[in-house]
Amino acid sequence: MRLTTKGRFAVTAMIDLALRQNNGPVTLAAISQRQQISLSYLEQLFGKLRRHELVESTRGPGGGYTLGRKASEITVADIIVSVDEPIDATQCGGKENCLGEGHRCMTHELWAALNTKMVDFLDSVSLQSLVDDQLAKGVVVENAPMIKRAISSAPVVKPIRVNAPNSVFALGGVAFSK
Amino acid sequence: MRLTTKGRFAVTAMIDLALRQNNGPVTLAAISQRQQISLSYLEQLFGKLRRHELVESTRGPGGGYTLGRKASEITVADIIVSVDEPIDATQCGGKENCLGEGHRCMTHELWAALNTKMVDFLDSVSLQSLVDDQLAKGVVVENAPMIKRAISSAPVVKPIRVNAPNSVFALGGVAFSK
DNA sequence: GCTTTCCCGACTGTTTTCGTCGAGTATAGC
DNA sequence: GCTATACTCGACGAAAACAGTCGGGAAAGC
Ligand code: FES
Ligand code: FES
Repeated sequence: MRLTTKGRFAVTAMIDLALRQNNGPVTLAAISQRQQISLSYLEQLFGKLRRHELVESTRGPGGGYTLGRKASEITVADIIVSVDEPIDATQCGGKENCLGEGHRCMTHELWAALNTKMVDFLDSVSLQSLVDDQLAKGVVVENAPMIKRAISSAPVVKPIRVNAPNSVFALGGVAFSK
Repeated sequence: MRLTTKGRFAVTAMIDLALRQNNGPVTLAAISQRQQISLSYLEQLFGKLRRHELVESTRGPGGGYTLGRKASEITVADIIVSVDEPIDATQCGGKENCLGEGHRCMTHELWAALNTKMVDFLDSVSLQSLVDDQLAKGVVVENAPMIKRAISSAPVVKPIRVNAPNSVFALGGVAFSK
């Protein structure tokens, strides 16, 4: 199985999204700032998530992303499979053909079994349960005022696409290098 | 967690070794030929396995490798950890410090749990059980004649270190390219 | 028409992985 | 001793995977 930062970031971003989507669509720029993930990278990730129908998008001002279905019906496995394509631990990729003809190699069953275990587990964890965990831990969700347009006075920091403060390693706070 | 061909090869090689070690030490050259794994690569792998005391080595003619302890007391997790060092699915590597100070990130627990599942499973499979599987499937172990020295006549194919027939992808039979 | 926001594909730099090579050491048998 | 067998070690290099960027575009709202 493949488990990379792509999958980790995707899960983190989805939690962020699930926590806040009641106030309407959430923009990637906002997620980028909160979670310190590069905006460009998020775009890539959410492109895949959308194609797998885990999220829905709304364009234009006030737009952003929303969950494609209820958080309780999205599992971690769904998310990871969406962004990290193959979730398979075997060498042959499930085709049982490491050897010439229909003969699986000595260890095929072992990897297949491992695979099943992992998928089963990740499939047993729903996005909702992760969200609940966060709420239980007292994460504060700024209940955005839903103001369509503030009387533009304060020079709001515009989220620019280039170079998020530098997404080194952090997933939610102070960034620090490897 | 890291799961690469290194780990797969190591497990395959260990099965081969376990199947045949009753006839005395097994050479890497022999394993290399049977399993189509490059000899040089096997040397690297077995170096690590030896440092982790999973195998023991005997030098000189007639030498080779033997299991370091009973097959029933070696688990797949042991093997993989030996060659693929960190068996950890979290970003922080267990130190719980994706964020600044002692704060674990939103997903730490998730990855840690996954990790535990995987290790538990791999730890529950012993080398002995894999060997039994193979025997049950009718794998033929050439019960080598234990002849110390044949009356050298037939030009025995000497296993040379250079270029195993080309270890493309196969783990035990006809090789074929990716 | 202007801004916001998503959308897409191609691209590049780094890291990891896979596998090789060369030189060396211990042991056994003659 | 000499030689052949085998393991031992470290450095090296090509190739693939990964992480992240960039530029241009298209819908939506005002
Ligand atoms: S891993 Fe599936 S046949 Fe070898
Ligand atoms: S993964 Fe451990 S703190 Fe983030």
